[in-house]
Amino acid sequence: MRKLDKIPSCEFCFKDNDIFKYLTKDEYDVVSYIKTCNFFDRGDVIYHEGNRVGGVYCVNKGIVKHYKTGIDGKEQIVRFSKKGDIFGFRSILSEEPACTTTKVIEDAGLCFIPLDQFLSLVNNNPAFSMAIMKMSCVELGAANKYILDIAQKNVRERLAEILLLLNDNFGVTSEGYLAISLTRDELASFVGTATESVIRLLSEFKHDGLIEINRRKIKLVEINKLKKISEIF
Amino acid sequence: MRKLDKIPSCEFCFKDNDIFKYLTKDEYDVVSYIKTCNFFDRGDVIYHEGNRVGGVYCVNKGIVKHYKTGIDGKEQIVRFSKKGDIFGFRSILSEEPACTTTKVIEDAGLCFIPLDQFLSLVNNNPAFSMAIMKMSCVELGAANKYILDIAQKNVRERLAEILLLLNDNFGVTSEGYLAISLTRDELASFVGTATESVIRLLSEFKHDGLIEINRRKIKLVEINKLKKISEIF
DNA sequence: CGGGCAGTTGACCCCGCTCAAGCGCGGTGG
DNA sequence: CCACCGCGCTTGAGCGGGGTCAACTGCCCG
Repeated sequence: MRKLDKIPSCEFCFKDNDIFKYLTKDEYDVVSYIKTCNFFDRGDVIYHEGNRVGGVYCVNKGIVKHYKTGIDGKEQIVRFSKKGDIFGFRSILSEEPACTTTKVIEDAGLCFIPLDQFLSLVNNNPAFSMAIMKMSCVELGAANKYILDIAQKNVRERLAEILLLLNDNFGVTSEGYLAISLTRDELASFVGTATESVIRLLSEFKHDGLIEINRRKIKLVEINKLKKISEIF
Repeated sequence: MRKLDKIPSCEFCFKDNDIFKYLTKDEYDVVSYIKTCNFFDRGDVIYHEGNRVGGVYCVNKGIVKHYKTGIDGKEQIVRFSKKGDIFGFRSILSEEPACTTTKVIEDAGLCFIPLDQFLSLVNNNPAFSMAIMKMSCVELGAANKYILDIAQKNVRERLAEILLLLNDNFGVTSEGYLAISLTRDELASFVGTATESVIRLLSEFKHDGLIEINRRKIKLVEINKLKKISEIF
């Protein structure tokens, strides 16, 4: 973690973000004053599963992964957060310790709003509170869907689905590659399978012309065919 | 569904329920006046996955299951609701169609609060709104945990875990049997496996003296051993 | 040049799914 | 009252998806 010389403006968050646009001018000013900002490098851990979370984080830049740790320390990624996303609120609002570890996978700038400040916003601004509620309910719907997927789809179907999900969430670079770059291990942790299985299936997809691979960069070529593979139901 | 001759009092909900105790006297009166109540038999569907939900339900009596439908119509149960629980709010607050089908598994009395009325409570009563938020965030934590379980634990471990979870959530009858009675199929849908696998493992647990089985009734005998089986991590 | 790590490939084998057959109990109708 | 039927449950056999282990490659970096 590195302190920033210059605190980035939160204008982005307040304008385009689904959450902060509901703040009043006064609230905006207070948050802008109170918030702290830091840079983190790939591999930095923001907080560990089981720890209390001291406030809410807003991603200014970069990408973080949220994962749980299981058998033999094997990771299961449940979600990513990118520019404009906020995280940490689940733990605060449920009054539970963090249910995931949050680690940086692409050098990130994170703004931090302390717990008390966040709770005061939630309590005093119904529109803001409603937006947070909506977020957590949308996330809950996604989690339920993923439970079905892991329980009933095979690895091949899930991998196709996750490639499409990454495509939707992160888009592509100017060269057409997925704008999120994951190791085979991370991809496996997200799909919920072994690294070797991901590698074999990526090779198969590549062989079948569904994707192109250039080291860690992946380009989806036949999106419709991938959809067919993933949309068994 | 059968209309009730007599609308049950919501006193229970307002006193003991984690949610409704935050309502003011005025709000209580309005909700009491507006709410409708009906009885449903085992097998009745309250709403289907993909449909809009018109309001929030509060369980007065009985048990319902929430499940998603996957390949070949195979169910995946994600959650149950029992006396005092409310459901339907996820769809309303996320402004999405229902992500699960809700079906009665033990004859149930359900109160219904229309969407507008519910939203007005959420908007005007911060404590109530906070309680709802807490609920959805707790549920989200549970869903994340279950993703890890399904991805990394084997069926034996998951079955042990789910028996313990049913024990915690529903308690036992005076005879010591789990107070929720599920078919083998339903148990399999919740564990996320085939019916035959559940049956084989239940036999094994019984043989090892961990549980007793009497038709559909299950008694947990060696809770600590079951915990050991389920708590691989 | 050598060590280390991500990625890849092959071999093996086991968990758990599927298919099929049989069992037992409760309900229905003759 | 018994015979039959159907559904939920149980058990066995077979097999294949995918996890694990091990060996090898290629690239980066000191």
